[in-house]
Amino acid sequence: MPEVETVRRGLAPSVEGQTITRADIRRKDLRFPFPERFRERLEGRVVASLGRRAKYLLADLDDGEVLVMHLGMSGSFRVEEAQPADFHHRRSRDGKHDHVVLALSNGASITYNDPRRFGFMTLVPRAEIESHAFFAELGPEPVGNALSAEYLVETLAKRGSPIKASLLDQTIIAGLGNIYVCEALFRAQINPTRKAGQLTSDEIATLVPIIREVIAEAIEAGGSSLRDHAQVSGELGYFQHRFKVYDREGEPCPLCGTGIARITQSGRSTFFCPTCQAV
DNA sequence: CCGCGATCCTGGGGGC
DNA sequence: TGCCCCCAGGATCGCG
Repeated sequence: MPEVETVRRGLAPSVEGQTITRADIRRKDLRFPFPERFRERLEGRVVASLGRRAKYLLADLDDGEVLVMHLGMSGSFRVEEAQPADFHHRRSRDGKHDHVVLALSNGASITYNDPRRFGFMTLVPRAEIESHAFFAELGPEPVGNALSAEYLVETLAKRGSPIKASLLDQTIIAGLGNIYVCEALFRAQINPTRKAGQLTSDEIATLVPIIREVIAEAIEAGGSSLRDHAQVSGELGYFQHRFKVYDREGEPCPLCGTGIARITQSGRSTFFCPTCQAV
């Protein structure tokens, strides 16, 4: 989610208030087929605002539709600002996995690139957003007041799955990804294999502000650039330099020196300190 | 109803 | 150099 918020902040100044003058849709699908008449429904529309819910980007269009976008694992946007006509030949060449290019009335263009094509774009009427399958079951956002300790205590109480899996569940908290769950559990010194329902209220009360803090720090750092993610300018995020455990298998724990462990939970890698996060 | 493994897809890195 | 296997910021589906 910090990566998505970074993309939103990078795109917003270039797209908000602009008309989409041309939509170049270069294939028929990403993860899902593009909607019917996708190009026609985008061209001529004004982007009123660019928002975010969980890991979805939401471009509010002036005809009552919302362009819903998800970056999946490898999606990225880049912005090319307006160039003088005679500088045309210097514009960056099309990348191999550039799937959608939107030209805007201010002369900028935004390009969606996604090698793995786990991302998607679709159009949903504004009035149906809340009830749409993408959004209806989402839990609270991890920053701000939406996520409370009382809520999380109550929600986790019924859970028999490991706390790691529970925090990745978007219906419990909307927007936490693998990196940030690992980092938050480390900071809270909670073992990722413990059953969610067996955490104490005190542990959960400790965890909630830590989740907010990790996410806020990561947004401020422009997200984490491991392989694909970059800001829309092409600059990398730098939160990866602040990882204490994620992607650090075998390296010493910054608190106690024990080697960081990697295990697999629900098919995803979990990194943790076996000493600081002992069961 | 739950929890988990398989799955979609391409590319990068390490071992041999 | 090349091949093969493993791994990846996500989320859904179908199974037991």
